This record gives sequence, structure tokens and C-alpha cells, in this order.
Amino acid sequence: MISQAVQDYLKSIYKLQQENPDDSVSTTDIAKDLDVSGASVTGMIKRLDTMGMVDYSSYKGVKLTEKGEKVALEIIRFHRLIETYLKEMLGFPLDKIHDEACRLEHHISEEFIERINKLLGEPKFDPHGHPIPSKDGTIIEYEEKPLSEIEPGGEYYISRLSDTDQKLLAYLELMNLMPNIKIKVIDKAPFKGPITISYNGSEKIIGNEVASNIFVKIQ
Amino acid sequence: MISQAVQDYLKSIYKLQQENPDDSVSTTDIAKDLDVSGASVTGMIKRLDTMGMVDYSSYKGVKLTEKGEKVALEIIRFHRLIETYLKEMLGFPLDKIHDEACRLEHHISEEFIERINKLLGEPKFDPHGHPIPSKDGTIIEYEEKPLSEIEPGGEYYISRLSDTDQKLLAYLELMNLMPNIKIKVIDKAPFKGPITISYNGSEKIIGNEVASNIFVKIQ
DNA sequence: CAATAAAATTAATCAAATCTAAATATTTTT
DNA sequence: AAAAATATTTAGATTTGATTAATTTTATTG
Repeated sequence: MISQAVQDYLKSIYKLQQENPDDSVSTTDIAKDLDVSGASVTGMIKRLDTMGMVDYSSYKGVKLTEKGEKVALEIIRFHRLIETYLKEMLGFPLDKIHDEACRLEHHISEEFIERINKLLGEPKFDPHGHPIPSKDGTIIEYEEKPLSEIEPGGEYYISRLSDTDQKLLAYLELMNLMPNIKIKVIDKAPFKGPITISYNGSEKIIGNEVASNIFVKIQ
Repeated sequence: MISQAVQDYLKSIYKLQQENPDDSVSTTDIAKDLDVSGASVTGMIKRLDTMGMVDYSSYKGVKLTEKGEKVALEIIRFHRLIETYLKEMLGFPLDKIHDEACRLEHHISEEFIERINKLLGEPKFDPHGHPIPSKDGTIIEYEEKPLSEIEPGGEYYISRLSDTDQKLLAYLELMNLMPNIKIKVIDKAPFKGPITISYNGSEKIIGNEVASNIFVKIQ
């Protein structure tokens, strides 16, 4: 059996690897992400290495092996399907689904996942706009940019909301700034100033900080 | 935080106490129920005692305190609501819900439980016929007897199916021998012989072993 | 009621996952 | 390129929950 701790480490390494695909992942980054000490990470990573989940050599960081990535994607599949289910079928608000899914993802059976996947109509994206890996571990990739980097003019679709700040998510849901909404940047004040956007037939002004957590599909 | 292990011990003690309300619960019984060594039970029970969850004195067995019983009933509430939800909303077969609920009960939030409780219409019984404790810890009690001890004649309602043997549960579901079904004992062969029953407009013959896992409401 | 069997406890270990403090590498800065 | 700063690892300890083996207590039985 793969313990919850092992699953959490693999998920974290996968995430950090995605954010920075060229470098290997440092123990400090993992420690920060999981909020544990660096020493704990070194210890766990040695275990993951002997388990064949990561490639590791002292002071050089880690990379997931194919096996490790497969396990990570399975957990991410579970996480995102549970999130989608909590939102769509149980009516959870957007800012509550991440934490709940983080706990449940480790304890739900394959059968449970298959049932909710069917009930949801085999969704391809979770409520934040993250792609849901398929059962065989393939995951949709697409180009996106934070709204804060988009110049005025042109229409875009919101692809994804960052799910790290739950309070911000609650605000975005309230504003109806959700994935698949068509959006236009009307004006962008300099020096990280406020951004005027138009969507759902009306204009709104949001801060740069908020806009940097909204991603839009490009091309 | 109350650990999963602590929750499991309290649940087990509650169950054993229900089965035999006069005696205190022995460490051996707990060990058997949880499939751990007797030494582990002694260790944990000392902890539960210092936590104020049980009353314990060496070689004399344990009894839940009011506090311990309250925690046990909370977990049982979670367990039974999850079971009901798995059956009613996700279409799980009767023999799969217990194990899944046993894992999930420790990791689901109060909010999740409240939402499914509402969606299910605040059910009073789970699919096996166990009463679901209310939020404040009250639980419906009623008189019942195993079908194997019922003499021919008279009509009864199935109140509960024993949920220990999952294969047997699958058989009972197949036979449509479910809680709230009206049933009549037509004939009972001596020496734990087969029992002829009538329900849903037809007659069936079942073994004594099977009948001893079906309980009917009396009075 | 003493001998034996069964139940329960104690003692000593183990494993997973964590921590702090100290030591060692690596990177950055001057 | 040496000094300083940062990152990483090692060493040793802790907690939780489990184990086996040995011992002690309680219950049974001839």
C-alpha cells in the first residue's frame, strides 16, 4: 500500500515539476509546499528513491520516475473528480472543495470514483479549470496566461483559476469569474494597477493581484 | 484531534457494549473485533482512560463514559449516513457500502454530512436497517428478534440485516429480503433446519444460518 | 482447593513520519 | 577565490500504533 504521506509527496513533486519543468525539484520547495521540515523531505525522498518513485542524488533535487508520475496522476485524477463532484452534485461553494478533496482523495475506492465519473458525464475539467487526467494517465495540455499579462483588446476565455487562496476563490465565484466565461480586457492601468474587464455583458474593475490568479486560454 | 485509531476503538466498544449491555467489554473482544493483538488493546485502552473516553481498571474490562459514547455515536452517525448515501445516491450494492463507509467516516467534514443528510431527506435508518443517530446523539431503540427464532404464523416486518458477512448481504439483496419488507414464517424445520417464508407474494425456503442474520421487529 | 487453562498486562521492539540541532555542501557575494 | 549565506543532509529524539514474548491475574475444573 502507498501511504497518504507518500501520495502527498508525489503530488507535490508533480505540481512543482509542472511549475518549473526544466529544473529538478529541490527539497526546500517540497518542504515549503507540504509545510514540513527539510529534514523530513530528505528522509522521505530517500524512501521514494528506493521505491523507484523518484530519481534522486544528494544535493541535486528530485525528478519523478515514470512510475512516480503515474501514481501522482492517479491521485490528481481522484482529487479533481472529487472536487467536481462536490461542486456539481453536492452544491459545495468553490472555496470549500479543495480541502475536502485533499482528505478524501486518499480514502475513496476505485469503484466510488468510477461511479461519480459516470454520474458527472466523464468531465474533462474540474471546477477550477484544471484538466482531469484520464484513467490511463493522459492529461490535456493547453497554453494559458494570467489575465494580468493580457493587453487590452481581443477576447479570451477564462481557462483556470488558481486554487491556492480560498478566500480569493470565494470572491471570484461571487463575481462570476469562472472557467469558460468569455472576457475582454478594456483597460489596464500601469504599475500593476487595476484592470477593467468586460464579461457577461457588463464592465468590472479588478485589482492586478486578482487578475494574476485568473488564467485565460491563448490561441 | 481524535485519531482514526481512537475512533475505531470507541466504535468497536460501543458495538460490543450494545451486543452485551450488562457486562463490561473485555480487551479480548475488542482485539477480535478490530483484528489487533490483545497487547495493543491494553495500550490503547489506557490512553482512552486518561482521555476520559472509557472507564477502565486492570483485568476488569472497559465501559464507555458519556463523553466516549458521544464520540462513538458521532462516528456511527457518519458511518450510517455515508452508507445510506452510497446506496441511494451512488447506487452501490448493499455488500459494498460497509467497507467504503468505514474508510470515509474518518475523513469527511461536518459540511459534507449535512449536505448529504439534507439530500437524503434526513433518513432515520441506513440500508441495513440500523437506526441513524441524530446530531445530538439520540438513537431510536426497538425490539427485534432474529427470524430464526420466530415461530410459524403471524406477520412481521424485517427491521435489520446483520452487516458482518458481505457475501450473505449480497445474497439477501438478490433475494429482495430487505428492511421494511413484510414477511411471514410458514414453516420451520426442527434442528436448525430450513425455514419456509412468504413475502412479496411468493414462498421461499432459506437456511437457518441465513435466517439468523435477518431481524424482524416485534410488537 | 490446588492444578491448569485462559485472559490480560508488561516489557521490549518496530516502523512511519515527523521534529530540532549540528554538520556539511553548494551558491552567491564581495 | 575566500567569506558569507543558503541549502541540504545527518544524527538523534519523539509520537502513534502496532508487534511478540514473557509474566501475572483470573477463571475453570477435576
